[in-house]
Amino acid sequence: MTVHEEQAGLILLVEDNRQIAEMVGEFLERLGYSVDYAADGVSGLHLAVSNSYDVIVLDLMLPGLDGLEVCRKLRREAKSATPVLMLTARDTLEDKLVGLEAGADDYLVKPFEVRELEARLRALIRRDRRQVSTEVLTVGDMTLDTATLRLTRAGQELTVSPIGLKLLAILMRESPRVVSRRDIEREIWGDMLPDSDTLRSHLYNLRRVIDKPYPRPLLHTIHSAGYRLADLDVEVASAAETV
Amino acid sequence: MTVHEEQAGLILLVEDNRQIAEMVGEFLERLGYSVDYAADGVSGLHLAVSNSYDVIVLDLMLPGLDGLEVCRKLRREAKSATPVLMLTARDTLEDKLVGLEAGADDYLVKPFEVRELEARLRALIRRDRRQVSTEVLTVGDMTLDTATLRLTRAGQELTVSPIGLKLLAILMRESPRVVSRRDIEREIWGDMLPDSDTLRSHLYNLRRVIDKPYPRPLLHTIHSAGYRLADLDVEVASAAETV
DNA sequence: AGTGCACTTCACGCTGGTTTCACGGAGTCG
DNA sequence: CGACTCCGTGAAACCAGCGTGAAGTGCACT
Repeated sequence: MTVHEEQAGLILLVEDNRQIAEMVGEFLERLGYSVDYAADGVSGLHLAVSNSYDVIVLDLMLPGLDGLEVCRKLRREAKSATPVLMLTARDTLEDKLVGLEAGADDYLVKPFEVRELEARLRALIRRDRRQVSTEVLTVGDMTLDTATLRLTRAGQELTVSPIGLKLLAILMRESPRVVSRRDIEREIWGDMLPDSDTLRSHLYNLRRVIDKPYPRPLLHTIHSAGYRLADLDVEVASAAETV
Repeated sequence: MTVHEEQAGLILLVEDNRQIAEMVGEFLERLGYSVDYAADGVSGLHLAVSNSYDVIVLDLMLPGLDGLEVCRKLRREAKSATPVLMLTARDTLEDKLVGLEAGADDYLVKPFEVRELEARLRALIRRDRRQVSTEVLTVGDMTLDTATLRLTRAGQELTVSPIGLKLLAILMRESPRVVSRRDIEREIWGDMLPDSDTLRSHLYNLRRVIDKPYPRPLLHTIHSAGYRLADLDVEVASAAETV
């Protein structure tokens, strides 16, 4: 329900047909988008690499460097992941496929309605932003993405069993705090806790994966109190700051 | 491809003239539409942003916030693309232009026949749905064009059964994310899920087509969590960049 | 209406990863 | 230096997921 008063988005429009460009540009600006404009592939590519756009609208047929080439260069050479919407006049299947292989995210066949263009642009922007908005837990140099369930430490990907992952997520959420065995057990198993002390095994296995290969351990045992996940040095440093 | 037996449509009617509102509302409801009603611009806008309507019928002249303003705010601030049909009593050219400029999709001059209104609404709803269902999904080197239902990977065209396609579309939309079995099953079958675990068969068949022939699999199983569609190497690469 | 085809659903055995459990060794605190 | 708590490890039990083919179902075409 938070309604930020943010920009609708920053768009790059690359289109040699001045008439179309003007119409589209005006329409989008009226909707609150900021629009940069280029009339040929070379300057379009130049703008694309030097600025950070939310989405790029790219005509397929352009003087000099055509849309496909621009898109390809953008992906391969500039390593840009900016969403690209391709405009194509030719309605052949071939063109669509080629465009998509070049790295375009969507396409629109001319003639099109500006409203439809806007809908597609919004979809692309939304899709792009969604990836950023997932919940990510971080402790020290370790990161857990709760949406994709991918765990990395120091850039390497780690594999942990389901319960191990759940256990880790609990500790990460509580992070600098100490969590008691009881609390962990109740959160993982609820009332049906196992007969024997299996939590320890999981702890052991978890440590083996997330701490063993690294010089600085993150998972610490607090004797007769519980466990804590934290990078000690960082904590000490920030504690010093507060003093 | 949409399985649900959906309603004719959910409509928001914003009209201060009680008599007209009642007549239109009853007429539409008799045709199977669900109709929400607001008598002034402010509450209309409020409803519009908090619900998801198939189309909004907006009177131009309203107490307080008039129709143009509502429409403009809807587009610029709420960034809604919901189709808007404007009702206007004055048949001047200027009003039409201003209305369209504010982001209305169609307009109707009072007095009008309800039958005509219904025809226009239907057209707007149809147009909007087509836009939404038209979407290009890409994961790794695989591309699904939901408009043409063409699926390609590495330039080759693939053939997948209807359910397989739907399954794939779900996974692609959520792409790097893990999707649980439950969620997939509910989205495909709704409440009428099959007795036995047929999802697995579809998964199996899908894999056979989209992954078997290629060296790098896209469809990954996350034990006791669900499934994820993603190109792992690409993800790792982009994760490394952010670090 | 009859037939054929494609898709979906179901049954069943198998594989492999995951969790649990048992037991001895090590660490920590008073 | 005891008593208590926690760690390391491997084997066994368990369960989720896989591969596959056959049976059921609906649709399209004749």
